[in-house]
Amino acid sequence: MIVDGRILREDFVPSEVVHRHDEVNLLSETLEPLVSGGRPEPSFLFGPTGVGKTCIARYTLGQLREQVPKVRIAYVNCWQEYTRFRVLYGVLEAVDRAIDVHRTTPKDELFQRLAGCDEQPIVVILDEVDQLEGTAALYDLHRLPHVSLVLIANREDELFASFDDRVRSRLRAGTRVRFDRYGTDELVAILRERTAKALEPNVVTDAQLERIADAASGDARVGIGVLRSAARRAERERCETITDEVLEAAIPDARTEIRQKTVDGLIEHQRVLYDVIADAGEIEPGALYEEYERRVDAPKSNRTLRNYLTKMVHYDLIAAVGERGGRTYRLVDGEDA
DNA sequence: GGTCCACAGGAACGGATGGAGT
DNA sequence: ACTCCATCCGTTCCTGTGGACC
Repeated sequence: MIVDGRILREDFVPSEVVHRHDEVNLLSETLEPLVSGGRPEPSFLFGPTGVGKTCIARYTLGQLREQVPKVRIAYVNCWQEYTRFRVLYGVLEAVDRAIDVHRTTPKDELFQRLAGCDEQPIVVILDEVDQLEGTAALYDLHRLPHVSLVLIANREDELFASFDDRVRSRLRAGTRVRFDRYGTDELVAILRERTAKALEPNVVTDAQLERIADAASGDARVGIGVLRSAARRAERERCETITDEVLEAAIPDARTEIRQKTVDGLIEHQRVLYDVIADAGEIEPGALYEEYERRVDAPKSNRTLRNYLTKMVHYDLIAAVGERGGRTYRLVDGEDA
């Protein structure tokens, strides 16, 4: 059934893009100065999840590298690497200068080291850049003349709101590439492309691809996830083709899989908070703290709980409804707005 | 208006951690 | 083996703010 599983992985970058030609062109135009040894303006890729921002960034830079092989590319996902240290480390790693850097290496030394490797231009892709804590890393990177930035985030206004003035004014000039949700047809085309390479022929019908695209509501990550999970299921059940039953069973899989992965990563106390919120549906802070203390032997201080909660909001597991005063917490519903 | 309460989130502190240098 | 150093995590303390009630 599955011929090449890599193609159904989340981080797979296709050799041809099915849609998004305009976006690719705009991004490569912005990066064009690198061809003649210049420095491009920073570029921004904005759009909701699963619309191909990361994929297009990697694809376009892959193309660029074929033209200008000396360009180094550093991809850093700020979701995981959200401190100044980790971002700088990630970039150093990508240019092979991370040897004997360790936890206790001063951050300024990382910066100096990066400043030192200026014989080749470096393009730094910062994915989920809105998850970065503080703007020190951005400021550092932008200061280096041999570093160009490609920044990926969901919403422009939120991203810029999180910048301090210094960084905001410096990055204002960059090029914006905006991504809209895929239409069902576009998503079907993407899925068909992946299916052709990843699976044996004729194991999935066009109608089924449409069903997947529909269930994924414009999110290619979910769509590909459903396809992957359906193929695995079919294989496990030794089906010749993906049956409709298998497919329907795979749809909830893909949505919960992503969440389950994050929930598993929570430490015990965060997990308790999560469960309390899940049980209550929607809960006020006071009641939440109280119930948490009831369920746990050695409760953490409630300042710590607030740290946990912000972190979980950050992970998109829970949502805080309302700013301040009358705020409640609830789980994030599967469908996003 | 004023006062009080509940809560969010910043700042500063201190202990634990773990690699480096001795 | 031991000290130094920077970071991480949880804590305490504190400030700011919205809502309820007078």
